[in-house]
Amino acid sequence: MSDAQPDLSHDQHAVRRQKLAELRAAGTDPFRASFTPTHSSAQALRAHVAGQDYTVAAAVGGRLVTIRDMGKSQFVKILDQDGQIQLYLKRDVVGEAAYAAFKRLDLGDIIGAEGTLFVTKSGEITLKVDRFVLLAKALRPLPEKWHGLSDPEQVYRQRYLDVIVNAESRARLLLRPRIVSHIRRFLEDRRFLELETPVLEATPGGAAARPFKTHHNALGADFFLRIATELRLKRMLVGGFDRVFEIGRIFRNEGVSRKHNPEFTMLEVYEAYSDYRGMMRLVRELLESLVRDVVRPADGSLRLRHAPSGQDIDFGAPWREVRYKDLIREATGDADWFARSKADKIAGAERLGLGVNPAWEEFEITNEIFSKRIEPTLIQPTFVTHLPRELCPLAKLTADDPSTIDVFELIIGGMEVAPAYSEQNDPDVQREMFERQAGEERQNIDQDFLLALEHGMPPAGGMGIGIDRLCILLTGAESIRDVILFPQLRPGAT
RNA sequence: GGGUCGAUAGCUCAAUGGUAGAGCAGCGUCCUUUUAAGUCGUUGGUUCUGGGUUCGAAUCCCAGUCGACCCA
Repeated sequence: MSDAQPDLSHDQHAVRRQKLAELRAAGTDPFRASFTPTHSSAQALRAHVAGQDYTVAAAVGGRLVTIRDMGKSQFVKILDQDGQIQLYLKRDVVGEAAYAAFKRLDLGDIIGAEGTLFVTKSGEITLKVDRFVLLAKALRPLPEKWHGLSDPEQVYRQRYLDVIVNAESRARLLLRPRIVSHIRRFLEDRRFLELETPVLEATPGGAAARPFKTHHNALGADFFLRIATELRLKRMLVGGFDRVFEIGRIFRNEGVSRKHNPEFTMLEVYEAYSDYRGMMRLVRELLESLVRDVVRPADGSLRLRHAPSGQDIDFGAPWREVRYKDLIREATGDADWFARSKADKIAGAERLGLGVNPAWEEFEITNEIFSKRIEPTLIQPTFVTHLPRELCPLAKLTADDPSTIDVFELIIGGMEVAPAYSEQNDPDVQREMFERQAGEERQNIDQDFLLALEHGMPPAGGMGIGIDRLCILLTGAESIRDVILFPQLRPGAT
């Protein structure tokens, strides 16, 4: 009768499955238990009354992330959405059988516990446990407790582990919903309506980008995933919805990089009877309030550390406003840049160390200088205004210089954060701009949008903010992947 | 799409052509106020995959998979 059992003590998955089997054999199924917390961890910590230990009762639930077994008593910590709280178990309190059962728990198990709050010798508010219940058995071990999880692939594919063991990831990814929530409240407080417009579109428009294509079977038609929400929202300006916004998922079938994910989130805001200058005030108030009320720098200022440049970005100081053409003249050292020939511009770009494709249009050569040599240097909040008209067909032409448009591009930390326009509402000019941009591909013009404009769209200011990039800025993240829960990766084995 | 770098125990990392190791986690013991708890002992490997070179490959070469960074 001495069948040698294989030693599975090294196989944590097998050990945990064995523990689960034992529990079930004894008549308890952790996955069928129920438990209702009375407090989150943070609420429980706040509920403790100084000097009155063991008087306030609380029930908390969460994942076991620390176990300190001291023989006949244990200190453990559980993690819930709000954070961690320490639990203290004594054999004398919970009883012999329950204490033995507690010792069978593993890091990662999800439990509920009720008891009373007290302060330990070292000053930590702790729940002295009277009763506990296992609510979910973790069959897989957690990553290492001190170094956390650092393999980037596993961080992205198994984000749930990242946020359990990496406090920085957790804080960063918890900040994003608070940022989005603040934006909604900010806009709703100013009478903006949040609209929802289609993701599937017959004609993708509102931006220059390659779309994803899909097919609707019942309609027998190809559709594209939207590349912007602009043209839909403007239709609603025509409809008399004066202040509208959408926080929407946008899809662009382009490269993946530290600043690009194929799907990302864009805020677009439109305000009738306003213009790009109104959008300046709006975006500045929005960003200042986000820094002040959501990020809350520890020193009470409106300064955020910008690691790549080593500077502090000061949202409280005056924001620079400068014309695009002036920045180009400054960067090239050529006051007559815009009067130069294309050959001169190519030579000028090359003097700045930029390789340019001779097939490019002149404005593209100039814009290469802007995006490679100017934009990265604009760390403090900067409104770059009056961009060349070719860069955006949806904005109003500047009254005294029809080669530019009434727009700004807000640059912060060397990154485009928010473009905004005085929206083009002249249907004839809009049609001409579309046709010039579309060239041979006129079938891509959104005729239905032009029809809407002919019904009359009020003058309006509009603005777009890339939420992901905004989160990069506000959280000090290095990559868009750090502010997206599940960034796009190649399908692969987890 | 191109270039560079990487993949070793559940996790974080060593081992630079010659017996694959450590810390944490796990398993077993001691400990009733711990803070990366401490203590004694101990298990654990398809070295990403497939070829090749070699007496011998985690290590060198080729191809592939996945990832990171840079460039387009």
